[in-house]
Amino acid sequence: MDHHQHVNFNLRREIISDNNNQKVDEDNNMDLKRGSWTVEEDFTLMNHIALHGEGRWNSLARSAGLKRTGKSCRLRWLNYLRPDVRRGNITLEEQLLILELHSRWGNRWSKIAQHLSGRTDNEIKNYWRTRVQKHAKQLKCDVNCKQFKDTLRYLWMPRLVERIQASSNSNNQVINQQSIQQKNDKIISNNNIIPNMSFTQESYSSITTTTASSENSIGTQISDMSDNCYTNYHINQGDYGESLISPTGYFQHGALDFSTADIDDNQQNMSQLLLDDVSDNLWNIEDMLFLQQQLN
DNA sequence: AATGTGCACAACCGCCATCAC
DNA sequence: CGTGATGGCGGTTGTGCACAT
Repeated sequence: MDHHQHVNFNLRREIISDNNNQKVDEDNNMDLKRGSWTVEEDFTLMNHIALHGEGRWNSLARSAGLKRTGKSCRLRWLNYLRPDVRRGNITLEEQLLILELHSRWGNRWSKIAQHLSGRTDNEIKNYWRTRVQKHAKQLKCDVNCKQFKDTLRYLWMPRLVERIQASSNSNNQVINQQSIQQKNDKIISNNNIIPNMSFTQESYSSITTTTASSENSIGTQISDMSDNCYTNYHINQGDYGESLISPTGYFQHGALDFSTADIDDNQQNMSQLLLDDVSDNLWNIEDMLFLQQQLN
């Protein structure tokens, strides 16, 4: 089940599990609710924000009649309901950007998220914890240790660059077959949510299912995402300073020069890491053999 | 089929900074 | 200046699913 199906399933689940989720806030308010948001709560919050705007979340929660804390409303809006929030698979370009920015700023999730259009700090944080830290764990080292940072920089990131370039090449062929009008239509359809609109059951359903249908097509995902992310990357590049290496720059700045890489931990763990990573399609046999040669 | 385990994600918590009063 | 409200942020937890056994 992909993520979008998962989201829609969660929405159905929330309807079913409604009325079973009432918990008591032990501090002061006996009516405060916690846990998963129901579809009805989402409607209420979205409509209230559409009519009155966001901000002053505690009073917003009260005036909207939501039995939630202001913080909970704010989080639900920013991480889930906001029209421009983009969910779904983290693209290759986004992965590369996350790795690069994290190496630069550390766990400054919010700051990193500012450079990934539509992505929330929570999503990036989750990505880091579930995907990246997993590999550090497999290596039995801290995510901040030099060995792991080298692995990211000298193996993972170049591999991402290669895959981005490969998909970009194949993508160009697809794009050349599309008319400009088709591309414009797609852009419009992806951005046609009007801030001051009132939400109905249909529009809500549309928001939560549009990305699912579009991203189920690999071709569509590549043509949409890679374009946008490259654009964002290059636009923002100036903000990062000169030391930030652009995707194609990994090859130009000698980042693949393994003779300078201090990869000194035991070969067993590294090989296992690479084997495990096959599931992520980031590594292949050639990489593993190449790395083993460097380690010998 | 039942159970256990890991993963991905949403949501919450606690701390801190800022701002209005 | 003190204080409470508010919002932002990073860390952590809870939950349901997929998959393995």
